[in-house]
Amino acid sequence: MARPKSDTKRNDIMTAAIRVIAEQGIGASTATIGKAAGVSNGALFTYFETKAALLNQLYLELKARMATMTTVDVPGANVPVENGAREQLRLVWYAMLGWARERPLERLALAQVSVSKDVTDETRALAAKPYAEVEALLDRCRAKGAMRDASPAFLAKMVLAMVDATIDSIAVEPEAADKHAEIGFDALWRAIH
Amino acid sequence: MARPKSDTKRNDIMTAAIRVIAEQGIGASTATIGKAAGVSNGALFTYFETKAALLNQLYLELKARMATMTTVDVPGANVPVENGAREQLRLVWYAMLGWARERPLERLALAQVSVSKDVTDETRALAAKPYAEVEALLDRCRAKGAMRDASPAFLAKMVLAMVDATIDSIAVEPEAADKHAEIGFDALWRAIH
DNA sequence: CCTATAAAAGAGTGATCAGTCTGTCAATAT
DNA sequence: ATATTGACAGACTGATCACTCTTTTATAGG
Repeated sequence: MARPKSDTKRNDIMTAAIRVIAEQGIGASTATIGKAAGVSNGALFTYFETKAALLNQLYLELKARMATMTTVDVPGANVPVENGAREQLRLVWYAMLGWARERPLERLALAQVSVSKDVTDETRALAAKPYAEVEALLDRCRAKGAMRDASPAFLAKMVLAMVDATIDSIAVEPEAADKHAEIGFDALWRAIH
Repeated sequence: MARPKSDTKRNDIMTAAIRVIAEQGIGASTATIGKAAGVSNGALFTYFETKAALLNQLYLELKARMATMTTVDVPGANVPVENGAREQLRLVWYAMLGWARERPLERLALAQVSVSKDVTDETRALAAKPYAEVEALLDRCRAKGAMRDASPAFLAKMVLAMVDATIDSIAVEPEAADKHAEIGFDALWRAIH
């Protein structure tokens, strides 16, 4: 098969794209991304057919990375609310805060890519798959509460939004990080339970 | 003073920018916006020095429009929570839902412009001013509750996020609009009270 | 080792962009 | 009425863009 594509090079491009897009937004040029990855202008297009394809892949990658840092400890079992769903959700909550703290560039890049018109509905649907467990957990949390008629998408979106708000609060007042994290989680629990 | 600038033309450009950016995102060209406004390429730049300036003005305008539809009925008086803060917040909640329903293009455009790197922190701070009353109301709502230590920015962001989530739910299931609106508001109240 | 194949580099390409320039025309002040 | 000013249209400009093409080079299979 002649010369194979290099997984590390593909990864370099992704990593560079995350940084460059976090800094400059979606408008960043493929040339800039390529240079940041140490890859020629042309080579970038042997790994991604178009810029739109790159953005779609990036979206999937970022969502997947976030999912692996977030869902790893969530058991899929159908634990009743009384017996630990709250604690499970708390784990997810802190995992997401941890992701945002440890991967700030990924978070910024995801915020940019998420609003891109180049990211298709198909891609968005695909990216939601790794969160099936989290959605199931959210479902269990609200099943008997005041939000029993709300949709899973509503809850998922709210969790993300509340994470964002919490992260912002922590950024403004870092010494109160733990307090904000608890306040945020309690608010989430009150809202959805 | 020779020939004065036309307020209606300036407004045409703004309106066109809202539509074009809602459809195409921030990447939309000034030429496209000008054409949609029925204004020549050059004329656009007599009203806005640069594209960045246009985006900043657009952000201010959109935030202001939303504020006027949202804050008009919120009394600034320091009503105690027990005597109607909940009802005041409910008014704001439905006003925001109304804005989102009646001005979908403005909402889409705002979502795009909000993430633009061209919109400065100064602009963002300025745009927050018309919401002082709403923030004060939110402050009163949470003053004695579990979120008494959270920041106003946190609450404001949460309200917007929950409006977004509610709008999305309504879009998916329009026949249950009223139900979703109530569920969303109750969740908000539980979260922040 | 040799050949086939595809990756890689980077110059090249046409399109498009934000912003400028020039000539024209409309509104205002006198 | 006329002179002055600046809005206006739209051609123009240089930069930049996504993407391609050509040549070179690395690697896999025989």
